[in-house]
Amino acid sequence: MSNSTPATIEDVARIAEVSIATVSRAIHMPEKVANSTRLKVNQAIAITGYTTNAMARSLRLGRSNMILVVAPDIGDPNFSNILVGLENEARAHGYGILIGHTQNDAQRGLEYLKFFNSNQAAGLILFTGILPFGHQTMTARLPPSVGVFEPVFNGGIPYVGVDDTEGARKAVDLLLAEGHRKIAFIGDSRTRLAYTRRRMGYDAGLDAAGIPPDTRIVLEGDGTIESGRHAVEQLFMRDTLPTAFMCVNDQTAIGVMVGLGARGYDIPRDFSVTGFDDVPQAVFISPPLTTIRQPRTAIGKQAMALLLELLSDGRPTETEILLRPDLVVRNSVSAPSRNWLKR
Amino acid sequence: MSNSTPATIEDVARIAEVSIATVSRAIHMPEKVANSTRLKVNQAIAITGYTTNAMARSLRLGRSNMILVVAPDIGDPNFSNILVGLENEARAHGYGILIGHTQNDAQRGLEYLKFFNSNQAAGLILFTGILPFGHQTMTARLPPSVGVFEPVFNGGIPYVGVDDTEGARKAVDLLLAEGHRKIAFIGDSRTRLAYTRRRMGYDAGLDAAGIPPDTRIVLEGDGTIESGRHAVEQLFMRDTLPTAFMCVNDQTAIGVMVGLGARGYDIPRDFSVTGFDDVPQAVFISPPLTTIRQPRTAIGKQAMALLLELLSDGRPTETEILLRPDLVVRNSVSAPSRNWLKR
DNA sequence: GAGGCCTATGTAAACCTTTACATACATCGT
DNA sequence: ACGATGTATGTAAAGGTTTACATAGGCCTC
Repeated sequence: MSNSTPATIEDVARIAEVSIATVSRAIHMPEKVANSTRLKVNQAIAITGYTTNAMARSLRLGRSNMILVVAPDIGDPNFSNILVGLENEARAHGYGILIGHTQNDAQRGLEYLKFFNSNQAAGLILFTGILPFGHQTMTARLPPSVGVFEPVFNGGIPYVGVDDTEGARKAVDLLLAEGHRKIAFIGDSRTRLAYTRRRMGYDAGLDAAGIPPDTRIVLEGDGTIESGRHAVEQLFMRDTLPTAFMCVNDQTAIGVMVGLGARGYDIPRDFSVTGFDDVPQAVFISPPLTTIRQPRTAIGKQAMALLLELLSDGRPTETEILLRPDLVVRNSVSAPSRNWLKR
Repeated sequence: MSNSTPATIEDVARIAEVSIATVSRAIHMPEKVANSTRLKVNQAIAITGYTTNAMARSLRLGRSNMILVVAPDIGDPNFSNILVGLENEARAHGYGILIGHTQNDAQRGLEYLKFFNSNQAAGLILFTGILPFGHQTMTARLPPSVGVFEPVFNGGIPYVGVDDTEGARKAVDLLLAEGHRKIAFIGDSRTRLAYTRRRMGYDAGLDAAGIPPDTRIVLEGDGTIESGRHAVEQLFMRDTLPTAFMCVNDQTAIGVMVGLGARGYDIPRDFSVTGFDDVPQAVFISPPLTTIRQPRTAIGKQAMALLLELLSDGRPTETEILLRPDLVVRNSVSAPSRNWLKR
C-alpha cells in the first residue's frame, strides 16, 4: 500500500484475477462488465490504492486533461475570481488547470503554442482580448478555445463575459436619473471590443434620453489609472466640463478621481463618477465607487463549461454567453450640483 | 508542416537519416552526438516543427514537468503576485504550473493527493500554512514541496517568505520613534506561524524600548477584516486604550480602521495604525496604510528555484529562506495626540 | 600489425493505458 | 438439437519517448 512505486492497472488485475482490459473497462465503462467482476475489481482498487496514471492515459488517448489559462497579467485584479470559477468547474469534470501569463510578449505566446503541440493541454482559456501568438496566429492550429472577460478580437472564438453594453447602459441610466445631462465617456477604444461595447451602451442611453450626439464628450483611454488622470487634464483644457464621468473601467475611474482630487474637487459633490468591473479596490477608495459588477466567478464557471462542451461535442451550442451585469451603488454619484447645472 | 497530426521523433529521424535514439540524444545530450549529425537533426526538427510529446516523455521518465500550486483561496490578494514569480521561474526551467485551491476542504486536498499518485505533478508549492491533506497527511507519501508566504505548520517542509519578525520589528520601531508607548498588537495567533513570528517582533521591539510586558495589549485574531473590527470593540470595553494599533496584517488593519472610523475617530490624528503585507488595497484606503511590504514576486521566484533544486538534488541547500521586509510609510501613522498622551 | 579502448550510432525494451478484435460461453428460436 | 445472436472477458497492439546494451569503426600503444 505504502509501496515505493504506485500501483498499476496490472497489479489490480492480478489481485482481482482478471485481465487488465477488464479492469480498464470496469473503471471507464462499468455497464460493460458483470456485476460480480466489477465488485472484485473495485476491491482490488481499494486494496492497492490504484490511481490511473494520467500520463499513460493521455498518451494513449492523444489528449490531456489539462486546460491552459493564459492571461496577459496574472496580477490583474479581475483575474483571481474568474480563476476560482474556472478551477472549480474544471476540477469537477476531472480537468486540471494550468496557468500562464504572456506579459503581452509574443515570444511568450509562442512558447504556449509549443505547449499545445506537445499535447500538454486539451483546451485554452484566453483571458486577453487577443490571441497571444503574434503573427503566427493565422497559420497556427489552435486548440479548442474560449475567451473570457474580454471578447477575442482576431478569430471567431466563443466568448463568455458580462453584457458590456447593458452594463454601460445601467451606469448611464443611473447618471441620467440623477439629473446629469453632460456625461463624459472616458476610455473609448477601437481595439478593445469590451470598451467599444461599453461605449455603445453609453450612446444608447443618451440617445434614449434625447441628448444629441454632438454634445457628448468622449475621450479615448486604455483602461489604466494614468489614462483616467490624463483625461481629466484634457477636459480642463476645454471650455465645457461634464457634470459626470462615466469611466470604461474602475482603473480609469480611480485615475479620474485622483485627477479631480488633485484639483481640489470633491466627489460626488462637484462631479459624479462611475466605473465598471467592481474590482476589489472599488469599495476601499474614497469615496467608494459606484460601478458595474462583473459576475466573475460565474463567468469563469460558464466559460469552463463551454470549453468542456466544445471538447466533447466539437461544436459549442452558443458562441457568446453574456451574463447580466449588476449596478452596485456606492458613494461616487449624486445629483449635479447647482453650480455645474448653470453651465 | 501544417500537417494534421504533429510530427514525432520518428519523422525527424527519417528526415535526418538517423535512428530515433540519435534524435533523442541530439536533443537531450548534445555533446554525445557528432557535430555533423546534430546539424542534420536540428534541420530535420526545423523542417517538421517537431516538439517532443510531453505525455510520452513523462510516462517514460516517470515524472512530469508540472508543479502544483495549492492555495486555500486563489482570491487572496497576496496570491497573484507570488504566482507571477512562481510562474516566471518555473517556465524558465521548462516547468508549467498547475493551480488548485482547497477552500480549506480536506476532501479537496485529498483529490490533489490523488493527483500526485497519478503522476501529474512533480512538485508542490504550498500556499497555505498547513498541509491540505487532512488526517491522511501523516501516511501520505509527499512529493517534493516548498511552503511559501506562510511557514508550513505540520511537517518539515522548506519555506520561503518574508522575515516576519524583522518586519514586525520595523513597524513597532516606527511607532516607537513617533513617540507611542501604548501599542496594541492585534491578531495574535498560536496556530499561524507567521503571526506568531510577527508577535515576536512586536515583543522584541517593546523589550528594547524598555516597555514592561505586563503593560502591553495583545489581542487574538484570525487575520480577517472582521477580526480587526472586533478587536476595536473589545478594546473600548477596557479602561486603557492604546495610542497605536499594530496589526498582524493589512486586512486586520482595515478592520481596525473601519471600527475606529465608525466611532468617529480620525486616523492618524487620534490613533495610529500599521498593517503587514502591503496588499493592493493598502494604497487606496483612507488614509493610505503604513505597512510592511511582502516582496511577493521575489518570494515566488525563490520558492520555485528552491523547489526545482529539490527536484534535481533531492536535498535543498537551505530549509528556510527569509526575505527582507520593507517598511512602506503612508499616512496612517503620526505622533500620539496630546489628548491620548495624558491617559 | 594486433589487441584494446574510445566514440558515435543503432536496436529494442520499457513506461501504462485503451481498445479493436478474437474467443468462449450462454441463451433463444425454430 | 442446432445455428444464430448476444454478453463477458481476454489478447495484443499502439501511442512517443528514453536508455541500457550492442555494434562498429577509428585510433593508440606496444
